[in-house]
Amino acid sequence: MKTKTNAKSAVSLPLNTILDGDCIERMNALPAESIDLIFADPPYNLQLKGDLHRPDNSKVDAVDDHWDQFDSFKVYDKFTREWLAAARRLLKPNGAIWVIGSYHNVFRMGAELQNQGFWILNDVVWRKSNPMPNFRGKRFTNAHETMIWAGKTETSKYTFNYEALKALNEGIQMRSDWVIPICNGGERLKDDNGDKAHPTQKPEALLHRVMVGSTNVGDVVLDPFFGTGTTGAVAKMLGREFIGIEREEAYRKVAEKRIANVRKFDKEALEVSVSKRSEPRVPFGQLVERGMLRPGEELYSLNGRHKAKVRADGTLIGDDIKGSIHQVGAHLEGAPSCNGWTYWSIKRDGKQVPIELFRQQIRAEMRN
Amino acid sequence: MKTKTNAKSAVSLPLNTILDGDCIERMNALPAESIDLIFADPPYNLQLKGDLHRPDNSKVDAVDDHWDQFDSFKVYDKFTREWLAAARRLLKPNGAIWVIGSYHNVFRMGAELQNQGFWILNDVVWRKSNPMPNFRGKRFTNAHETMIWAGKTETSKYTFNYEALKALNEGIQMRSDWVIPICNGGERLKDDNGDKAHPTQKPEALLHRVMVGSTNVGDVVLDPFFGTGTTGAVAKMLGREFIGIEREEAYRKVAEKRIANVRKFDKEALEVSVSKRSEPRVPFGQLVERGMLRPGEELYSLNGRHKAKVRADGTLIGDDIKGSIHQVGAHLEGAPSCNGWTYWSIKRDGKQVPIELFRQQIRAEMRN
DNA sequence: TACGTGCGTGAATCAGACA
DNA sequence: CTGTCTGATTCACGCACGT
Repeated sequence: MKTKTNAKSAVSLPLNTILDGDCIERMNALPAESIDLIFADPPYNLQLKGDLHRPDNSKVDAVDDHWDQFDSFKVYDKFTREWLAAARRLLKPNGAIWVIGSYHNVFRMGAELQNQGFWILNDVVWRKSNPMPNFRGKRFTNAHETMIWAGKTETSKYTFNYEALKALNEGIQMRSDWVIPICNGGERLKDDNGDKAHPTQKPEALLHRVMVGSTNVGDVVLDPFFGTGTTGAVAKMLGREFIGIEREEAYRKVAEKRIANVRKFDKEALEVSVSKRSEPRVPFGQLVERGMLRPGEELYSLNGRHKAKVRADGTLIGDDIKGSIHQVGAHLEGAPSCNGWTYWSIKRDGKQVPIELFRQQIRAEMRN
Repeated sequence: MKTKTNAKSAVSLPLNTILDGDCIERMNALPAESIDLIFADPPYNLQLKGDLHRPDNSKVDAVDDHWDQFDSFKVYDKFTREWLAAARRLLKPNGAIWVIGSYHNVFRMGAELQNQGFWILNDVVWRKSNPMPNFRGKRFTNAHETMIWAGKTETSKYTFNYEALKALNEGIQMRSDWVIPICNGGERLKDDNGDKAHPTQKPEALLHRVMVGSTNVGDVVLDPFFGTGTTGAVAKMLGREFIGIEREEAYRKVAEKRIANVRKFDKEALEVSVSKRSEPRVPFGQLVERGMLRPGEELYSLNGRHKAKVRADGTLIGDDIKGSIHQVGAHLEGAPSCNGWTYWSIKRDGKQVPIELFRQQIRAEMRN
């Protein structure tokens, strides 16, 4: 078993294992601020007539419908409050959580997330391409489920691999509605009788997008309602570490076997497109220091309307303004801000050369 | 003014009028159990901090109206509790309600609906075909809003025109996700300055589907946050009766004028919102997410001369180039462009399988 | 008249490093 | 912690205008 030691508590994490027992107790026994991402698909089996089974297994008294309904919400809210609080304690300050649910429980989860100080980043709709039809014709086909993505706090610097998701979507930024088929066919796990091993197995495609988008390689992902281990399987494929918690032995067994058969993708395949933001910063002054630009040379604006002179300290001087490439550009355009790197060019051999090219040259040298 | 007398209270309803003032007080002054359907688009309680600019430096005209400002969740919850209770009193025993919101407020509304004994029938996702992008690349494009449809009680015999909706959807059962454009163009109401008359005007297509689906001709529809009167306009077109409540005089004036110009049974309005038939775009990344291709697998070019490896984000990596299936294909062929779908194949059981086949498979699923 | 181009804009909880 | 400064970031439409 691979473990990670948490700096704060010096307690090791049971990485890539499935813990048994009650998820709240199990979470409370793990070190605080040790988890990068939590993915949670909690049970929402209330309001189902006939077999009313509460999350805490308490007995439901035979009483009138209204009281019963109110009581079951109360019990469900308590359960939600407790597992979310336990989850929140585990998250690193910059950690985030995904929860998934349907209209039976997702409003209660969303409200409680907000109450506890999580900061909702998006609600994401999983739009099922092959939902179960509504057989009675009394309602709309229930063709989606809702996920909520939230940072631990309002100021958490959550992970969002914008460029990778954009690449997944053929160059267009990823939207909050995802079209993904429900889990069936070969991916759907069966028990020894050939019946489905779990009633609500989530598709790996869903978890793939969640993890590519909101974790990095090596991150620790916790799933407190592990079921048959979709979270663990995808985490392993993608080079993330997982911790699962699952109460039912039958599910744990299926999940263990499933994950053992998963192969991790090649290192090269796991590299994803990265944002320009993660490139090292290059001060404009370096272009002057390195002699790429000479003090006194003139820069021309993108639209050709403005020019400014380079000074020895890497600032510019225009007709009525001195300052950085960004400040001068913003002032000349009357804009709130300006990216000087893409705004200014210089004339070389009669041609306009964007200064951005010089920056890229310096960055290429830095990588060597 | 057309009025209807309520059997129970013998008080007449102010049909097809817009009431001013506070919606809670106004609702409390109307007779109990007199309304068939309520459609409510309350303030979302957006919590916007600073200004937001587009990449071209233009400023986003944010919803910063006073009516959307609340001091805390506690204050917002009290507001929600009170207007929902007032609304519930007005509904006939078999009445129903629709509410619409975003992740800022919809979880709190949904939980309160359940707490008050409303019975949720569906949550319906309005998938915007043309949402505002996420300009900073920090989150998913917020491309949908959520509506909740609920009966007054668990046993309410709510109206659901199954066949009409099926007909609207080309003979296929209507799903819980509706693709409808945001309201702009000629439908978007302007004030005397040519600015939008209301920051959050809803499209008539949305209300059209709501009313066709969950009311009958002659039903009374109440909208306590009437705004510029989309609910009233569509109700009139479809031969339903409406009651609007709106606090802002400017909105009431626009709504009055708008509704006066509406003709009943406008044929054009009945035809909106039927889905367009064009082949949907399939991002190559979906083949990876869905496990049809495995990150690290190799693709082979049409002519067999080149190969490239698939990465987890749906981009390819070749000998000296990374990018989309199209970009890498074009680079390897020295061509200005390349259709990666027809260019690349994969080896399966010793045979070359064009990736185009996988795309066709996904499209077939999407047509369901 | 038909078509192509450019511009405006939409319910948005939209930055991060460094001093 | 606060203030300052760098510099990254957009998709689908409708409409006006020009050829």
